[in-house]
Amino acid sequence: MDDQARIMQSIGGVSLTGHSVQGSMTLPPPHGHDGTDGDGRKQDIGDILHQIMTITDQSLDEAQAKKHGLNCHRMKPALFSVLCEIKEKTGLSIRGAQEEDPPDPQLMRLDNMLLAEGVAGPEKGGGSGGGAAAAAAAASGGAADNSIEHSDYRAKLTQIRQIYHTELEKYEQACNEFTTHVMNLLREQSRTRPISPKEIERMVGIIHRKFSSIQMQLKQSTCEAVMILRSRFLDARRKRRNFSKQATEILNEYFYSHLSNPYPSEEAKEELAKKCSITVSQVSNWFGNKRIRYKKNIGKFQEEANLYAAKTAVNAAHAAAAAVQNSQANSPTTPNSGSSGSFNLPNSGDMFLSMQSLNGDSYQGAQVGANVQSQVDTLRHVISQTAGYNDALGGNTMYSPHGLNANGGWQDATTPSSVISPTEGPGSVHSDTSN
DNA sequence: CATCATGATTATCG
DNA sequence: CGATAATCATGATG
Repeated sequence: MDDQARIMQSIGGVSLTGHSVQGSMTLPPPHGHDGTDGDGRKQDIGDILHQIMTITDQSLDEAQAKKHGLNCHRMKPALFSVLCEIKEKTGLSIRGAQEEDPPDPQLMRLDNMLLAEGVAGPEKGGGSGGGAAAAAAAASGGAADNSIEHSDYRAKLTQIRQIYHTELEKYEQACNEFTTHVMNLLREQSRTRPISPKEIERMVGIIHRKFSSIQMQLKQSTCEAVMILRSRFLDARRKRRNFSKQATEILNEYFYSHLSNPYPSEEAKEELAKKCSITVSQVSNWFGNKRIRYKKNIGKFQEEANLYAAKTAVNAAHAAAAAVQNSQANSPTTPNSGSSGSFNLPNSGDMFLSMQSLNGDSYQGAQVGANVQSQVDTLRHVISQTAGYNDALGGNTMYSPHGLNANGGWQDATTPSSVISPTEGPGSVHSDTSN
């Protein structure tokens, strides 16, 4: 054992000389005989060389034993720290500059976007309402194309999110595994070569950076996928599909039965949206389009107006049947129910006049609550129809827009008269129609 | 393929 | 922010 230690010391000395740090480290000479002649030195060198040459002949156990001896040598920690220091000095100067890695703005951008798209962050379980709507639509037999598209979009988004999360997890796990593996390896190697804890730390940092760059790629491609999906969805939306017959029916019904004030409230819109299995904004679109197009060319809508007026009137009649039927069913004297506003058509004032003449009544600006008035409209139409008015009159016939004012816009009944109840209040209608 | 119907988008306004 | 008006783009129709 003594022999071994001696050899190790010699080797250590050699390696140190190689590093030219002799000045800083005063290692005791291998053998005690300092000022001896060259003979003893030669002897030593020969001895060492011999040892080295025969080192391959030694058994593995022997080598392990020597290694152990080396590890346990009292000078080992000092040597180790010195070597680490040197490494530190030579290595750090090279790569010290590129260490700084401030939060990448692009990465932040990606993160924010993923968060905004609902890919990252908590599961957004808001699908229940839409799902229910879609289910209802399917049940009611509606086409519900938009709902389907919407849920399709959500499903795809969910898919993307799942992939993203699993990938992210995978990366994280791999990163951790790799980090611990490298750390163990380095720790292991630190027994045979100078590796300071700082170096390990730095290595871990490098690994993390590598992995986070991979993560950024993942995030980027996820973002791209979402963007593609989104654009496709928007395209799909742009590729309009006509609403189902049923939906237009419902919308028209509402429109013509509220012709005097075709501005559904938010709740009404929701209701309609649910009934038609379309979105609220689609309802808004529809009403926007309908209003403008109706106003632009009322003549074109007469038929439709009559149709739906009759339809809703039939419904209303069920509710308010008796009173109306008794007094008015057969009389074409349509009470002019009082427009809540006058209607100035851009190009069809004649229609207004014709309406007046047809109704055999003069126009009066009596103000009636809009809702009541819509009922009146309805009733008036059914009356007109039952009275035998038809399209033969050349299009510019009976359904005149009451709610339109002189500026070409619909107006609420300016001062909602005492009758505000939306539920048609048969009495008021009756009184109104009874002329 | 021309034309109209119609849902969606955009610009603008109050 | 919602309404309007104009416009786009596609679907339906003949």
